[in-house]
Amino acid sequence: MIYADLMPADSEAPPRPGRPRSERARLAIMEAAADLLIEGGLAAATIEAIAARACVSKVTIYKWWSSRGAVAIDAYFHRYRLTVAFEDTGDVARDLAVQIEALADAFRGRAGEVMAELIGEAQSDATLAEVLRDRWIQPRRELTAAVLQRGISRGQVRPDVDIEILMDQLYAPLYYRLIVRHQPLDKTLAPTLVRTLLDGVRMGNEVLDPGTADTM
Amino acid sequence: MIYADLMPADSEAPPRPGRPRSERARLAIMEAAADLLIEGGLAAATIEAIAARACVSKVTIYKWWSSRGAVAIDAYFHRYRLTVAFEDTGDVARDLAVQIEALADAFRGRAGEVMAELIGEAQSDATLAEVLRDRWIQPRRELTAAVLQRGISRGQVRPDVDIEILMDQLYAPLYYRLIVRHQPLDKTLAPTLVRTLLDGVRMGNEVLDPGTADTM
Amino acid sequence: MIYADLMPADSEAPPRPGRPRSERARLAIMEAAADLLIEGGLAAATIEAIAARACVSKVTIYKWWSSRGAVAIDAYFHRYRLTVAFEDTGDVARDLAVQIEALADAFRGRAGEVMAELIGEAQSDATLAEVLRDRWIQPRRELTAAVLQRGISRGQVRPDVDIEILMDQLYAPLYYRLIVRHQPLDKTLAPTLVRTLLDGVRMGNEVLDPGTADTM
Amino acid sequence: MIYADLMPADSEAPPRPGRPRSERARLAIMEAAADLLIEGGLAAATIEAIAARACVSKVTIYKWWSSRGAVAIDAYFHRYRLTVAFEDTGDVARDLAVQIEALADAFRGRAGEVMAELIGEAQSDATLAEVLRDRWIQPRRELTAAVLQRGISRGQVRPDVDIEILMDQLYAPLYYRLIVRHQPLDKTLAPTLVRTLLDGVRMGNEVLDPGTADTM
DNA sequence: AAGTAATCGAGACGGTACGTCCGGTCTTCCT
DNA sequence: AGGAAGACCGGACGTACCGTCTCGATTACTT
Repeated sequence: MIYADLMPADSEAPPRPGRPRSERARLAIMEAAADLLIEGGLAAATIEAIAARACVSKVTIYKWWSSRGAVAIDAYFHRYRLTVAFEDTGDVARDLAVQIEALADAFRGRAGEVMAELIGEAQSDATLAEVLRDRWIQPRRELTAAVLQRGISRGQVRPDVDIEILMDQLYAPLYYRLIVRHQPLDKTLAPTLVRTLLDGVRMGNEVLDPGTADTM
Repeated sequence: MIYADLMPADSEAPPRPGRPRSERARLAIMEAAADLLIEGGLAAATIEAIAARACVSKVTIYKWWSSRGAVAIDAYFHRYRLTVAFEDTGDVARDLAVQIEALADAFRGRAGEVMAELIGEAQSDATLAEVLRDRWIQPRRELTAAVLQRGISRGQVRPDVDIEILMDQLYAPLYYRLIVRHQPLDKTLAPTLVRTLLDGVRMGNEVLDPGTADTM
Repeated sequence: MIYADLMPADSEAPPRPGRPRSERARLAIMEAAADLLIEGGLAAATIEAIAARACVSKVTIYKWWSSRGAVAIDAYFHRYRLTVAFEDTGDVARDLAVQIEALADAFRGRAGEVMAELIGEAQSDATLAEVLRDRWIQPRRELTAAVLQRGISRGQVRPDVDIEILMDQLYAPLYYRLIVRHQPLDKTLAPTLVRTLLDGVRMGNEVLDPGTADTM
Repeated sequence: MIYADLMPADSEAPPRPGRPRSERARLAIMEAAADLLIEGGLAAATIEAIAARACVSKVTIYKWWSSRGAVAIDAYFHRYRLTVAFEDTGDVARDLAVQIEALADAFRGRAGEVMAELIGEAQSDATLAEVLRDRWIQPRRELTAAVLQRGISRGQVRPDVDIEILMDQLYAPLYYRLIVRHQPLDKTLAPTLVRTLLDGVRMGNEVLDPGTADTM
């Protein structure tokens, strides 16, 4: 199993005039914000509370982040240095299920609750929405798109499918359950999603690889 | 085509002592809140702003609603007396697509943006979350479940499917696109979702009813 | 000796709708502000400090006073319910000296230091400047003008004098010394000011009533 | 008429090791501060604004001045290289009136408004207060004291007067009107102050030199 | 020429206070 | 009892300056 760290390494910046940014302050802010997020959710992670806990001035936070949400998402990534699982076993169903289950797993527990709040906040914070799309949603979609493309080129997946919609039908249910909470994110979810999508539900469509769900 | 009004009629209350609740105030609050929601989104629909615009005291609002979100969702339903479309044509694919397209249609335009904000707010307002589930999500799921059950009993859908997951794979992509905004809610979405789910995407699975998308 | 209280009694207001203003809060603000003024001067009497000490919200202060200076001057008057001394002995010199000495006396000690700060603040706070003029400077000038007018009608003072300038030459030195601090506000100041002004300093002008200074 | 420049020439400093102080920076600070003072008053002349306008770092200002007031007063003198007028005509009244009118003249217009603000600020800035006393108030008092002394030695002024109080009665009204703004600093002020003080206002005191006011 | 020492610019930083907004609660009177 | 009016406390907001603190770059005098 291979994991890709999604956090880009900070590129080496040429020395700029003036006092350099305090790494100490940055770290303290990240830790404080992450702690507050976990303890009391997004509502507790006010700029004031973060500043107080990090022993940092509010201005220092505003200097580097545009909104509460922007700090929160960075703190979230800082704490949960989340990785994207990928594997190329030659079996499309298996590869997809692995990726989706990895996300479902991340969504179980506190990290999922906080992510739900972040997604909620993003509905009224365009910056946060963009960061979430670019640093969270897209990387996963790209890996999944690659798996599906491999499936097509190997003749396992029909070439005329709309990959975007396919990925939505794989991933969206996780976010939907995370946010609406009408059903749990249980262990059977990921394989079922994949199998249903691959085989369809029309009567007569045989389940060609009934073992897919079991082997995972 | 048949439409079901989802808003329950206010039940007749037995006459209570004291001054009866002012219907004038209730309506003014709904109208004011709806106007504010549409003009400036949820952020603009503060209790103070609603009270000022409705010429109503803040206490009157707190008396009948528990939170900003509670007023907002009522105002939303008050303004967009949304209905659930259902039809029984005997064709599962068609019936599902009609329902899903009705929702996609409701999500296009301002009503969709506001709904996204309400869903966002629900992540930190349990009352709002509950109302959304009970009055918005569930009614649609029940109708869709009925369609799927009919499909099963007619032998159009395999009886061993997990209906809950199926419905997620049909509806969740709409909410996902509404909230993440990585792809538009275009007209092809609903039929494609249905067809993909029914037929699957595995190579060799023939598209049994290629006309589904065209006829809608 | 007669003292006139300069603080106007609050006129009876007709009952207005809504919760009436809290007298408790008003008093607490006055006391807190006065304490802070005396302990740390105007610089210590920030809105935040006053609010904290009075156990009152900042908004309540802003609601009733327009600036820090406005609160401070009210608190000053609240604490030093200063009175204007006046007497009509028939002796212009004596009456004037009594009034001026009363002011000099008020200016000695902490009250004078605070007044100096208030006057200083008034240079950049038009509201405060106006209040100082209307409630502090003018009442005294009016009483002094009356004394001088009596002096004129009794034939003790030449009728062609400019009363405004005369009053400046009596009062201004007190404020000048209070503010510039180049000389103290000692006991001899008031009678000397009066005598010099009445008799002039030109050689040959006899001091007609050399006892004026001694009898006070 | 003779004018004395009150600004002391910078004394020649012995060459010290290290980079010498930048005259360019000093001048830029003076100009920037003076401009800001005139445009927006003392409130606008913040250290940050001065530094930005002078293209100078804040530290450079703090290095050479202890407070905002200290910069402001230097900038004030830099811009208004004010001089003290003095003349020895043999006529005490005329000499005094000339000096006082010169000050009144300086106080009319923007320079007076700014001076009022500086005096105000000095109430909470001991350094500024000291500079004002030493470089502004005292030089004028010394010249005036000299005139009065000449008057005494010439037999024009009674020798038993308190010169300090006399000078207060001449100058204080100008500052008082500048600061309290209850009356304007008009052209008749200076001669009237002098004449009243010399002759007194007691009935019977003849105006010995009624032409004083007219000839100026 | 190299070293030393002070200054300067840029700008980040902790801190205090600002004036405002909104959420909830309360008090009073009116209907 | 409901409702309108509005005062109140509390908490957080985002901003302005303050005075301090690194930095690296300059600019003289001193070896």
